[in-house]
Amino acid sequence: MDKIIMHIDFNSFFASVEQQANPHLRGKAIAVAGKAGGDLRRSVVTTASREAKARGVKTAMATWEAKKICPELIIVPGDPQKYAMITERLLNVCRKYADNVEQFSTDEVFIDVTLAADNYFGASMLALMIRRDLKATCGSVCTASIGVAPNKLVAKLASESVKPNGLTVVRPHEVEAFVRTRPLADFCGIGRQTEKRLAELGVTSVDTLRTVPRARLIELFKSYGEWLHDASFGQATDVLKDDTLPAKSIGHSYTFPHDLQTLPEVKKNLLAMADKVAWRLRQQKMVAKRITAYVRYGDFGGDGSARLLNVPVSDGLTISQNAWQLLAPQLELERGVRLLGVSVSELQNVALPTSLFRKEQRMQQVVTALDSVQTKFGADAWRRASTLQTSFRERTSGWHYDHLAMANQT
DNA sequence: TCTGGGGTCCTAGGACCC
DNA sequence: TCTGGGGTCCTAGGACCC
Repeated sequence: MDKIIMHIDFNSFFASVEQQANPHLRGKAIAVAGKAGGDLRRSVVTTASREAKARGVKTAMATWEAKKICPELIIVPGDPQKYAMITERLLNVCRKYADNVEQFSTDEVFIDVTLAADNYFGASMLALMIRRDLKATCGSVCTASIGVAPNKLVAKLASESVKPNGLTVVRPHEVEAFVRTRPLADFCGIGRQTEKRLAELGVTSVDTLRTVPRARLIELFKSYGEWLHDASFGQATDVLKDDTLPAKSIGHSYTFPHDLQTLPEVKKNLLAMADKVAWRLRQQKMVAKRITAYVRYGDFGGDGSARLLNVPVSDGLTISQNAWQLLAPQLELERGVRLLGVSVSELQNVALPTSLFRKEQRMQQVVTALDSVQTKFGADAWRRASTLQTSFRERTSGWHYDHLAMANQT
């Protein structure tokens, strides 16, 4: 039986949430970039409000560039907790109406409404109800575009085809014709590289893609070629993912206000990031067997490295020590360290075996105690003394932030 | 005064074993 | 002692998404 899949996409999500929270920002060109306390000079726009988009401000644009084309742009630091709260509301609304819900990102969900809607007319009614419900629970500034189709690929194309506040329903017999009208770059799965490669083959539209024999696409793109061929006809075997499954990797990376020049700075920052990773790991009651550390230099070249451990770990010190050992031998300090990243994967949902050694027992007790402090008082409740100087510098160098904080209050 | 931060998935190629 | 081939595991790297 054919499925009925709905894709719901908040419009300008982070920016809308900020405008909802602060009436003074409504109707204005705003951009969410960076985070509170961070240095915005080296940030890019995460989300632009509708008004900012109209002035040409785009996602991933450097903030200084955005400011140049739109001088009145108000830059607001990101507030992940606020967005997570609204995402949770979105999910709760969806769960009321759907058989199955997949959170695709902070501001997008796929829901399977095959049974709940029964048919496409029912699905349209359901979409309108969901939209009304979202408005009531998330605020009137937060609008969503909705697409309904037989699969995820087309549902997402549909929701993207009308913004903001659109509702686009593509019934099975309309799929082929609808897909034909969409630009290749709009397909979730065709990125810049693929678009370029296709263009080199003379393929610049769905129509031209359809003329390339399936076998030829497979020859050129392997299994991805099969997907491309099917996608050009709006066919996909995509199924909703079970989003109750735990994450497969947890990581943090950070671009420094100024490139780091010394080993102690690198080491200290790795530890601070490893602590953040470890904290999230323990929150999810997981341990990691693989540790990855990566660096990006001032000239934008980078290098990463991974390590598989014998014993799963979940404490920041061990993670940072491994990250350091991975990175140190290949570090080229003279290039200036622009970004550092620490990530863990091969996660397991098992409890750490209780250590027999007293020293390690003590360490576990300390970690447990610190976790309870953090649970109670938040992520910044404690810091290792060795990372304190960095945190002080982070706070005091944020002149943009002071400026913005005032902009926020007015 | 360039280019964030959070992820997922796939493939190529080397090492190792039989 | 030399040689070949297949399978599997591991890692690096790249493409994609928001």
